[in-house]
Amino acid sequence: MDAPKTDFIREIIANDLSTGKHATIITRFPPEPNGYLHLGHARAICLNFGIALENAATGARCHLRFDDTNPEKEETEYVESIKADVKWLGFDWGEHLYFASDYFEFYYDCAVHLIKNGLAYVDEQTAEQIKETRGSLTVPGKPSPWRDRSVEENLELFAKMRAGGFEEGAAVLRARIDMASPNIVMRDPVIYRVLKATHHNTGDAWCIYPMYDFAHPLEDAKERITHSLCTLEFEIHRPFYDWVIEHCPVPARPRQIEFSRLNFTYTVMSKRKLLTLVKQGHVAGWDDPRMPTLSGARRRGIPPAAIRRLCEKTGITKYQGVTDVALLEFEIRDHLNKTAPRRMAVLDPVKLVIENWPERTAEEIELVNNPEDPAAGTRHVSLTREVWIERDDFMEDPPKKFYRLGPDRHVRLRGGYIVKCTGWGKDADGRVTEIRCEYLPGTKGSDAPEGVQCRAAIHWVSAERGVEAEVRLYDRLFTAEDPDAAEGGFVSVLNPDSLKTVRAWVEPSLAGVEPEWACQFERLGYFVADRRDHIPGE
RNA sequence: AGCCUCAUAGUGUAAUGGUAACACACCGGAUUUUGAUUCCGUAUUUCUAGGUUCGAGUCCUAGUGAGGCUGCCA
Repeated sequence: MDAPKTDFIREIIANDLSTGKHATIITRFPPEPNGYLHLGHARAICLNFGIALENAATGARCHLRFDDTNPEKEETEYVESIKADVKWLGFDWGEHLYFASDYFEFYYDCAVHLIKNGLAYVDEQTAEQIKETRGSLTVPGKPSPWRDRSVEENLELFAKMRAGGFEEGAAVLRARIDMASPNIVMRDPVIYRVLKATHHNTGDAWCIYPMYDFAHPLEDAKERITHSLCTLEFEIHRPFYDWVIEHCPVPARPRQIEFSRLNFTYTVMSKRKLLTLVKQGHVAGWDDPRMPTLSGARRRGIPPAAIRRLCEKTGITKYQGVTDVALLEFEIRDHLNKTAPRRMAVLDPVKLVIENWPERTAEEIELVNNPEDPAAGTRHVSLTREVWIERDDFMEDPPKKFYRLGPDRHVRLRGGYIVKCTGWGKDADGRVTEIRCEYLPGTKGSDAPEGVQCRAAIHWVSAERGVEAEVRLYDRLFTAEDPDAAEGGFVSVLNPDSLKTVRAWVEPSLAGVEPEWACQFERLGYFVADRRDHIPGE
């Protein structure tokens, strides 16, 4: 529809295709299964899968790969949720589902290759010593006493590591590069460590595991990824990425390109902090509708198309900014406005009695399900003598810009007749208990008669035919624009009103609705987003 | 402090070296049987200083500001 938006990454790709550097494009989305996917991941997902889709004519594709090289942090529960979330967002990896842990033998062979070429050595310093001798931002590092071992000795020791001959921390394999490099990543980075933990995929087959910096370029090369797209914090690691590709026997030469993360105002997006919210019970779980996770968004009723559109609009750059959530909220409203069926509900009810309406008589009123979409059809609701309306749709002493009910004022019962307020009752505390009115016959489906001012249409639910239901209203989880910067920590700025449960009166058609189903609440309108609309096949 | 990266309305982005623009937000108005939607309109922008050029948001130099990097995490 819109003009295809491009960015520096897509430009590089278009160029690589036109110069013949690559015949097709292969990208990958490589999450570590140590938590649920969140809104921030949406950018990487849309970018990688989007590029594959855009270049489908050349046979392009995008792999889903679980980057599971640390057995201590990863769980199967997370791999399942990640798969579900990527699908929900609308993307398909087809046959291309991989695990970094499936290539453990390959990384091992590459490490042996490095050792044989004098480019890696077994270091028996303690973690402490390694840290100290790495130097600092301004001070160059010092070589390890084990740096110049013979190839034979290194080979033997590395085999011993694999065989379980070293305890955790007793030995690591290091790349032999440059302890004086201004880039600390290049000061003989550790590429293998001993971890006697059970891996979710490989069980106890291994007790040594490759580090991300070593494994990732090899994973990419193994899968013949052409463009390895990642976030800015890996920029400093690129020289080592290239070093690994240069010095290992790899079948392809992928290129790493970095882009900025997606951040939102009022939103905490670090997995560790989200896990804290779950563990401390501030939310019901990773998929609580208030969570910024993709599964939370799904339960909240956020259409995946809105998230995709947001990603398209915010684009890809290297500038690390914070996107105003208002941009996301607009896309949600925009999409829901065109697709969500409308229903009437009264959250804080007060009774309205239509005094000139006959007792025990109901009229079936036809309402359109979505004024933006005639194909959505219509439904019927019953109008009776007594209906519930929203308490704040009536004011005893209305100010100038108030268009709803007040003494002698007219308002339309949405989809039905215009009524005129004729009186009201109050209890001892001065609280309005009931409002009385008269309806104007003949005003259903037609404009207000001459001389009658009626500018608003309010929600109503028949007191006899309506249904009382529990409705949950969700609001922002945090009150601070930047929860991370809050003085008492992000937990101190949690919004106590982020979840409100109210007894509301709703149309009978909403009777079976699960409490989690979302209501987009506008001043006088409710969008009801049916979860089933957003989960294909569910 | 050393290295790497970035800098365009309040926010996110766009502009073969050639009149700075779009979306959101904001404010004002019109329409409206959702105070929604829709439609019009107002206001606000190239970090600073030099340089190259007929002409610089774009190229060069310096400065400033922001982010990242001293895990046996990814």
